[in-house]
Amino acid sequence: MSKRFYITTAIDYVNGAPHLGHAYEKIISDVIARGRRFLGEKTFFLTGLDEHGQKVQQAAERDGRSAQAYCDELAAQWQSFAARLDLINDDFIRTTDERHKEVVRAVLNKLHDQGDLYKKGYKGFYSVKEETFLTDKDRNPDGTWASQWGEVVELLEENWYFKMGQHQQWLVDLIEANPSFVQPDYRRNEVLGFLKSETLEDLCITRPASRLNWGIPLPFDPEFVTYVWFDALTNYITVPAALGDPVVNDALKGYYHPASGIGNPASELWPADIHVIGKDIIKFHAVYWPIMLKAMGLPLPKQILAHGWWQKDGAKMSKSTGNVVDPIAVIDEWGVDAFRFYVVRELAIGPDGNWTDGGFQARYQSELANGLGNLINRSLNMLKKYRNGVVPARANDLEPDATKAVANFVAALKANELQDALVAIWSLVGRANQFVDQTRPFTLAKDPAKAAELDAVLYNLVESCRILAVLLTPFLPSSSVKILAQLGFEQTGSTVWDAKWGNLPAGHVVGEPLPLFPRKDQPKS
RNA sequence: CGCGGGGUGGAGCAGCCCGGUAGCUCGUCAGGCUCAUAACCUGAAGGUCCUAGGUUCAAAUCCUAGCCCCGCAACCA
Repeated sequence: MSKRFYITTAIDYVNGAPHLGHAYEKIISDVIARGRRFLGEKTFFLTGLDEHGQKVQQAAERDGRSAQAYCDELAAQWQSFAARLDLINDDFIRTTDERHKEVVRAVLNKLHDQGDLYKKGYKGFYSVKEETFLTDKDRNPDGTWASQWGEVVELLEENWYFKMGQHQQWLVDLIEANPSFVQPDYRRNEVLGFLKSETLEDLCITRPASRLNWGIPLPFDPEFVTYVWFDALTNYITVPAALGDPVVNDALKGYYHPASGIGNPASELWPADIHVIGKDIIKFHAVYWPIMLKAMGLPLPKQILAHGWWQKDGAKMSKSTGNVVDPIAVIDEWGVDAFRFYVVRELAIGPDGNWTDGGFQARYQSELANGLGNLINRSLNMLKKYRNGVVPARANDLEPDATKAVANFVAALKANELQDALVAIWSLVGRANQFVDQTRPFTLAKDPAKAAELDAVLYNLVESCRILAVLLTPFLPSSSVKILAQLGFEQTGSTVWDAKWGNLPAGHVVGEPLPLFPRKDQPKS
């Protein structure tokens, strides 16, 4: 009934610096969350960190610190990163949180009791250097091991496995019956192709504690720690469980005891509405995760939404070549809204994108500064100059254009077509700028007989600006508030109902116009 | 025979699934305007739609062969 719209990002591996890809995923998730809120839904937006594993363990050892202390420091950086992106995440999950570990243990215990887990020995060739088992694919043509693997030893290792194979057909049927479950469509087809051509093997879900100690020990066999799957993926139900979500708590009954929150409507989260992820981890989310949930007795998320990668100047971004985009540097120079705008406007959710500094600046200049910013500025200036900043009586010449833009915007937002939603907004920007030319308010102002005409033009313009500001709420939240402030409204948290034509009252006095997106012209040489 | 993505006016893309006047943004050029962040508006120029075959009344769009570019793992979203 009152379930909140629950959206997640993938959790990021803590042992690395936040980069453009992380920023992108978080921003599109944030825009979707803000968009739903804008449309009147209650939302819950979760992002967070994956903190266990070998790399963290090793890095902490190198630093001579505890893994937890190491993670705590990095987690602080990630959280401030999220803040710099202007995210409205309701929570921030860390897999080292006690609340997370409790849920993981509950899940493992339940599956163990159900007989979904079993222990099995695996004998194989193991690279000490890379700490991984090798397969025949890793051999040189002559049968020897490549030098990159260092010393290779034959090793017998036991581990716990999760039974997956029996669910394969169920999953195929499910994905075929629910086209929106994996999006975009071409990703869905990839998953189906994989599921139909390969036999699912059971999933190895542990590492021996002797080899990897920075993890969550199996509650029923402490010689092992959980390996990524039942640690990282479960984060999506951890927070709901801890908040007292009835669905998750019911499924874990007997294994998990939440402190409080059950019965509070605000805790109704599961199933998630959207998991936003990168295209590289589709298999985990569209294959492993649904099967894990099925075994837990939980409903599946409504949608896995996979986005593409960013390139820089047509090439893969990599630290070694140095062609990386530092989101924080861009935000420092251009502002967070300009950054949010570019990544959402440049690219639909799905395909790969290409970041170019020139493209960024071009969009900033033409769409934000010359388009939107200048429209607000010229409209307010004219109202100030010709009418002392007092809004005249309502006029409706642009109402059809505005109404259409709002309708297109809402439709796009509901479909998670964020790029198209921005296009809809800018169609009204273009129309309003054209309207100025067609009606020539600056000419009307010279003729006292045309006062009523001028009034009408000014109302149309200022009301269009107000609606634009409202629509920008999910995308450029702080700019939206700034525009409204210039329009004389102390208004935050605008919703779609504020975008109704005519809500601007006659007699209202607007504020001071100030450039929102100052042009940054290259110095002419 | 590794897999995948792609090759469309100067740049970046859409169109291709479901064949039928090649569209968008930026840039360029010309004109208009002057309220505004040297911004805005209007118009124009500019394309062998990678190549060669094929199917078809008709192909950027379907088929075949080939060429070229870009990714393919640990920072990886």
